[in-house]
Amino acid sequence: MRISQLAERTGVPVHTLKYYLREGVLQPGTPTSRTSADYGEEHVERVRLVRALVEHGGVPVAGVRTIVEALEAPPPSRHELLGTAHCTLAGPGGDEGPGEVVADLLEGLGWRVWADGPFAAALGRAVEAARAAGAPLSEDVLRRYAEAMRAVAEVDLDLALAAGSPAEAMHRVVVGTVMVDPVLLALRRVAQEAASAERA
Amino acid sequence: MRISQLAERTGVPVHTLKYYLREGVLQPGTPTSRTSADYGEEHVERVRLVRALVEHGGVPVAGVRTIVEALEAPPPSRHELLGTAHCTLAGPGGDEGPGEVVADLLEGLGWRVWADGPFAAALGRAVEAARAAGAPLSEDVLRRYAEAMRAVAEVDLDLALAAGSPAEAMHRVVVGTVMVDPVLLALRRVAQEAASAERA
DNA sequence: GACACTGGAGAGTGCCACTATCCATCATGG
DNA sequence: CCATGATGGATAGTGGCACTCTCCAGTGTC
Repeated sequence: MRISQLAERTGVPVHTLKYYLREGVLQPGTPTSRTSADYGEEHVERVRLVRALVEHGGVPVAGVRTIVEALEAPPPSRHELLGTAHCTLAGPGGDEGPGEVVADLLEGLGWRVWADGPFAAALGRAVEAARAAGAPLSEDVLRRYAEAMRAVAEVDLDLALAAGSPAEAMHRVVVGTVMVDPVLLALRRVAQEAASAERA
Repeated sequence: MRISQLAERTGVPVHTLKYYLREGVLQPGTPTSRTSADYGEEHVERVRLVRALVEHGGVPVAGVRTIVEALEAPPPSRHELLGTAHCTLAGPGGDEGPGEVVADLLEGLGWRVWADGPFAAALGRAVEAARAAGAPLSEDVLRRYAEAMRAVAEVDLDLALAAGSPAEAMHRVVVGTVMVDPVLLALRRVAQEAASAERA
């Protein structure tokens, strides 16, 4: 299929597809001549993935590139898969520690996590920002939130481990992480309505 | 306190404070002459709130204005409070229905929610986008996610109802919704690491 | 051989959160 | 009493980002 047909199939303008090719988030087609290339179903899927990540996931195009590069690289062992995916998604964030609050929380929960990793640090920053804005995030509240998100993570792991191949598992972790986030946040609001109605 | 002192206290440049005044997200100080005004502690707190919402919450400045307007308006009754806060936070989103998947899900869970509200619609859109990107979101998976977020919502409700005044409850709902979202997402990633380590 | 289409590259657009400039008006010190 | 400097107010400029447009020479197609 030619680029104009790819544009028609995906609903994305040709100009934007060229832009994606330039930015390296869409793999080039197999050239059929010096001025034309052939695109297949994998390109259609890639375009859908890019649009989903950029539009609904809020990922910048440069971030999409590192993600698709990780998806194309030979998949790591099942144990390293999650770490690799997380490092890809977190990007080269700051390397400061998680902060005392988060360290205490993780120890209290007994979670065996990478305490100096990018997400523990991100958690510390998010907690600090929320508290600076006036949110009453006591240690007990954080623990209850953490236990609820642990249940979410169990579902995530079930989905990833049910994948047929390591490559598919990687894809599921990345897409599931980025694209399911908005689903969870929307569920939170709807659940608030339900809980409020039930208590009334 | 003068605007330069407010800038010093909050670490925000004077130019930016003027910009916030123009955009209506920072309330004007009490004028002491035609070329000076007096700012108090409530302005310091407001600036912190605005910075938190814009920087860490990803809320556009125009959205911050509707939020602070809702916070300044006379607080609604306790039963309407959540709905008012949600409508403020959701903005004038599309008014299409939630979609069949979400309607089935909510009915299966037995949640009494505003099925035509903005968040049910947002949930439908998020689920569609995630599926378009290739996430395997079966109805069963959605139900498990929903139950976990229900636990989160119970914590949210506890926090809001523990507020001393309706105005404080409103503040807690808004800040808790916007600023706790990143905390939850960070917790999800950390919980994934913990769950993965435990299963290894 | 006319014409549309292709890949490639540079420059322009629109949005947004600032950020800088300019100016008349006070506020204060010498 | 006037020079200096901060203030509020308005206008315009900046930088980042995701496109989007324009141009080009080289095909494929009729």
